[in-house]
Amino acid sequence: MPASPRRATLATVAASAGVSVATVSKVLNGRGDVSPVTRSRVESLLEQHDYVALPQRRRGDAAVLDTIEVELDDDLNAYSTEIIQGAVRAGAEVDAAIVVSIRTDADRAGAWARGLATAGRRALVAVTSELTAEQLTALSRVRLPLVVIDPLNLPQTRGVTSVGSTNFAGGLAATQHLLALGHRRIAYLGGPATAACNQARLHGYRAAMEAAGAAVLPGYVRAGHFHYQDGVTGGAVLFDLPEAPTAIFAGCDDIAFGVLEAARARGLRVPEDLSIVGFDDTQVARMASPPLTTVRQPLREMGGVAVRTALRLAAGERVDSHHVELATELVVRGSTAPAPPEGSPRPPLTRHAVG
Amino acid sequence: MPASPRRATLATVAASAGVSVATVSKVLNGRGDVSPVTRSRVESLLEQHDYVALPQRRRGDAAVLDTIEVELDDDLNAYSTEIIQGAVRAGAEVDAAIVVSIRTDADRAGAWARGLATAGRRALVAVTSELTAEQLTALSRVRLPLVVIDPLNLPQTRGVTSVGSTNFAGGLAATQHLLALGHRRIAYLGGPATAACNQARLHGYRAAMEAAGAAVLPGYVRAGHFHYQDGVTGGAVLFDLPEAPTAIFAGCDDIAFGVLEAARARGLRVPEDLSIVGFDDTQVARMASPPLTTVRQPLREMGGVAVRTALRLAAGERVDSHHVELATELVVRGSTAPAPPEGSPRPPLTRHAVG
DNA sequence: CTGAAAGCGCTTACAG
DNA sequence: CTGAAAGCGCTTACAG
Repeated sequence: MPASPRRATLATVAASAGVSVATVSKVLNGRGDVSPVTRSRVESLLEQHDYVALPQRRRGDAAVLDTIEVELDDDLNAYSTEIIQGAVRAGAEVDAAIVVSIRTDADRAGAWARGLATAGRRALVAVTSELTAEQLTALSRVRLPLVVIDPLNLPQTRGVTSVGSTNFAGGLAATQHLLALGHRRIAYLGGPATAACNQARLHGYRAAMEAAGAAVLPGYVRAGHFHYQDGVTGGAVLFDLPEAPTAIFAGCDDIAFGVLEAARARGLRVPEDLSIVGFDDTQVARMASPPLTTVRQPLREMGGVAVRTALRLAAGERVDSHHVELATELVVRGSTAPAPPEGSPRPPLTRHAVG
Repeated sequence: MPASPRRATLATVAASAGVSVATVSKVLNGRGDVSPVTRSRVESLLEQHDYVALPQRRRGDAAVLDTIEVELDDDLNAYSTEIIQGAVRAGAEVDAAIVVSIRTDADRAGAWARGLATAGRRALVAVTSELTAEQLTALSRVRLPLVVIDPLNLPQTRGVTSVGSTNFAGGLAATQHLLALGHRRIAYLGGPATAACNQARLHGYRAAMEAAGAAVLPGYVRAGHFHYQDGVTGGAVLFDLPEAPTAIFAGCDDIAFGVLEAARARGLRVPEDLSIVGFDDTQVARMASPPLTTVRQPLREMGGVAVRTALRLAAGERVDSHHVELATELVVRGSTAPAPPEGSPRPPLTRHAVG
């Protein structure tokens, strides 16, 4: 390792190649008007000198290396991990870098947006976030395109491009699956009552129940925060109902995990005594015991679509649809089974009581 | 939204403020020699014009916005998610951006390193990766500092800064915990035999067994790939041993999840019939049924330390120790219990056979 | 404090 | 093909 000389510049390389700075610049930018001989000599000198360009400046409006900021509204979890994974893969395909950040509300909208632009971001992908009108304005002032993944409320979506999945169809499919297995007492343990995705799943559930003539008994629909603990607590409450459900449709996989644990604590066997369906199909769903039947959201694809759309917006292209919905799909694994026969004996209170 | 005029430059702002470009530049760079009145006028004009600086060039060697690249050797998983989380949080504290990427071996080392430098990265954090001598050379030629998290083999570590955790102590603690519960037939289901972290955990296990005079029976130590499937498969093999273990120490949480599933498939109850200890304490460990006893690796802290160290190296500071090890810690949850009494009846073959 | 001037690293018509 | 020259957006001594 040689002692640190100054970083090589175009002038350095030009001198050692015996050409002008202009010529080196042309080689660097892949222009056609350089002889092959000169080009290859300059290229090898560039390499020998470990030439590193200044952080790329734009020519016109195009950047040499695109950078997209993916902003989360909270700590990373299994859900956002899948989205990031998809974004990173999609970025790699088009040579765009993905910056991951977690939203802090400290900054004023103007400074926040200008900061993103100054840092050279080409676009912003916001996951699950609620952007204020101020923030939207600030972004548009610095010409930063925005794509929202799974927007919290759809009305906000006016003028904002967003990516989601077919939550209603997913809720419908999950519930129909349970109905087809003979369940009638099916409960829904969901996320925030105000979140658009949760409402759509809930409506899917209600639609399926209604179509099948199955009653949604009092207490069968509960809201939460899409957290594991909601499943533990909510599951326990449901088990205590006079007419306890034989199946639970959870608004996300984390909730389903909580229900699994609530069932275990109560000595209920899954799927023999209780069927559970999750939502998302994050990596852990297949690692549950039993492996979780769940509604797959194509989260990686959603991350990828968001990045590609953001890049197209940044390039000034018009995007024809302002809300893309990717298809959900029911994945049947081991946590669902036919309903226990009506009037079958209630399961023992705790497993330990059995042994 | 006004029709897109050209982006504001220093000259634009200077003209509208009635000062020279030099003065605007000084305001932008927070220099002291500007009168408060001028400064605030210029600042407000800068804002009015939505001035966005060119992608920051370096002054001397310092960049205005630091960017660290965190490179993974594979798709995101629960383990790397925790590290990224820690890196993003640590970056936010010092106003550094975190780019997440997944290594592809397509690029030649030189082009790869130069690409990182050209993109303006200040340092590279490599997770679990094995860097070739060529890549190390290429990085040093473009003066890109490197920090490796959980390096695959320690010898490589010569001249490379790395961050890990006390794997030996963790393996020891996990095994001692099981021994203290009365287990003697304890197996180890690990990761790649060549991985340094796996070796350390294995040695911790062996040390504890030896100290307690407990025999490591033939077939009790298995290697794998730190994957869920290794737990499913390896668990099944262990259960078939003439002297099946009463406890399994898994090399990571994913393997432990696999063992949990193998046990369920075999009708073994956890922790009554079989105790399981994992390693990592990723977010899902507490979501297992039963919640997983595991050795906590401070993955977020490791990500944070790596970022801070990388930044210090980039700033030209000397780092006194070239391998930092953070402490692991045993977290006892529900997947471990006292060993079943010696000679207790073997559990039924499958749970379904019971019902 | 302020700004004219020199300079930096780079790109781009344009003349040869 | 090549390069002198003009230009761009910015920073930094330095003179006032």
